[in-house]
Amino acid sequence: MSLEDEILRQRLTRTREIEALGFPPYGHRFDYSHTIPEILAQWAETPAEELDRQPVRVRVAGRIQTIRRMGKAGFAHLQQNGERLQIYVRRDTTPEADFTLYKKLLDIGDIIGVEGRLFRTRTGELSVWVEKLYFLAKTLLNMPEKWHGLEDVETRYRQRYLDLIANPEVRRIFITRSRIVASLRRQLEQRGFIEVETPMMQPIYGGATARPFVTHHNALDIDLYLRIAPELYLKRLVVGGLERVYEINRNFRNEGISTQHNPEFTMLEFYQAYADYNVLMDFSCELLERTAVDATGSSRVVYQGQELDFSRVQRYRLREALIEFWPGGDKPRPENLADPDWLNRHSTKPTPGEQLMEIFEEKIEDRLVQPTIIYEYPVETSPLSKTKPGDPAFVERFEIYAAGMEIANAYTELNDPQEQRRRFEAQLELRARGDEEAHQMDEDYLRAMCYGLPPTAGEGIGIDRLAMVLTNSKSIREVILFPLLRPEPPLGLAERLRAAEKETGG
RNA sequence: GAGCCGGUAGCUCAGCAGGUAGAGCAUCUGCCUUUUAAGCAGAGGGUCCUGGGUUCGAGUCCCAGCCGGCUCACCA
Repeated sequence: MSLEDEILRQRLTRTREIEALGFPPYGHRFDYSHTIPEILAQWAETPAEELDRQPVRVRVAGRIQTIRRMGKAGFAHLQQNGERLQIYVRRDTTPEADFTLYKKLLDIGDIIGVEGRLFRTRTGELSVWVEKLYFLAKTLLNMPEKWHGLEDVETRYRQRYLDLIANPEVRRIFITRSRIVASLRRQLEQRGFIEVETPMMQPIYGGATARPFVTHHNALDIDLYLRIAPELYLKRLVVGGLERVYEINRNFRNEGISTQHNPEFTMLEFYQAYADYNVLMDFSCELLERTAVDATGSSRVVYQGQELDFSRVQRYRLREALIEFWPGGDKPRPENLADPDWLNRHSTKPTPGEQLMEIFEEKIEDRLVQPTIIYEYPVETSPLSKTKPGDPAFVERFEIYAAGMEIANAYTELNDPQEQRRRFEAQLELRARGDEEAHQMDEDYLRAMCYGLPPTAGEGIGIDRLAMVLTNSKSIREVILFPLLRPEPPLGLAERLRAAEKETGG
């Protein structure tokens, strides 16, 4: 018999023995007096004599992390909310059944409750002297090892619950991520933005350049696309008079998976009527600094050994950044950036704007380690942005970079329906030439715009990437609880459970 | 999609000169009333990712495949 099946049988047998002792093997409600972190915080400094003189009674619950049994007494560590508290069980100060439960039937990973008083051991560790035990849930499978935790990356992602139990830093990452989202929501709400939800299944996908996932609705017999961006719906709402809206939700892009890309990822998009991209640049700086402080306690965070300072976000025009951050000696001069010969030497793209962007992405992007705003983008690559007055080759758009990654994209929204129609038509030509990612014509969006979209600025912030930067994570999969993986082959677990139940007389 | 690296006990890993498969933790039995990587004595546990091939003999060498990681390409 394999070890796993042997353990399964042992533990099922124990489950019955626990029941025979008078404990429900899967308990019900347990009202604890404190969480383990609360106990550790509240009595961290209390000396042993004071705990003895004025006993503190507590009821706590947790998962057994370690267990050390001696003949007539023993210790265990309970884990709750990422922290652990030691318990002490003695034969002469615990009911007989409770001691038997502790001595014979508990396994690492079981969830129990205890009642008792706080004391300090000889070595000074704050512990609970147990007077009563409660059994709350049995673990039927072996837990990961206690020193190294769980390191196999695939198992960590597939069985994230084990990762969270075994690796406290993983728990911290997701708590930080939650704080980031909470901070962004709070700040937007404070400024009068309202949160909305727009379709994730869309008949026409738009708002970004990407390949979509396709699905089918049976009753209507239509194909729908999982959204690649919420942008066009959010701007319809601005037309409708919801002048400050935001949405935090998933986008889906049917493209490669990498340390910076997951097929579904979380985006904050917000739109502010009567503003332009300059307003959003200032707002973004405040937003990011505040978020960094709320999530990590500081506006300066360390990412892969480098300190990033969110209190001083630098700003460069795209064309300035090309010169400023150019790697190596052949630094371009301002006039080069408008010179077709120079552009052709450095890029194979067909238009000057696309060439500029390609060169930027290739040479500059990964050098933007400090939080940096890059602004004024070529019109060709920005079909939904408003052009710069007096310079129609460029649009009022900016992106924010940090740790060499794009984490935000924003612009003054194009609100002239005729101009928008022409941009869509240009995209259709690209599509006709085989560019699967070119935007589709969205006539309903055009119709909304024909009713009048106020001057508006909008921005999207990639929550996963921001979380990477603020949690010092090298891979996007470290900040997504369940990143997309190829499905596992069948486990056969149901079969094994059934066999074990039969054999142990269930 | 391409290149590099990896897949051995539940977990973390060793084994490479091709010769019957190992350690620590975990598990089981016994002892132990302040331990904490508890300790001591004993025991069990393996489709060495899969399938072919070379060989008297393959965890080890060769080929193909599967799964994963990293880098690159596309993208946010």
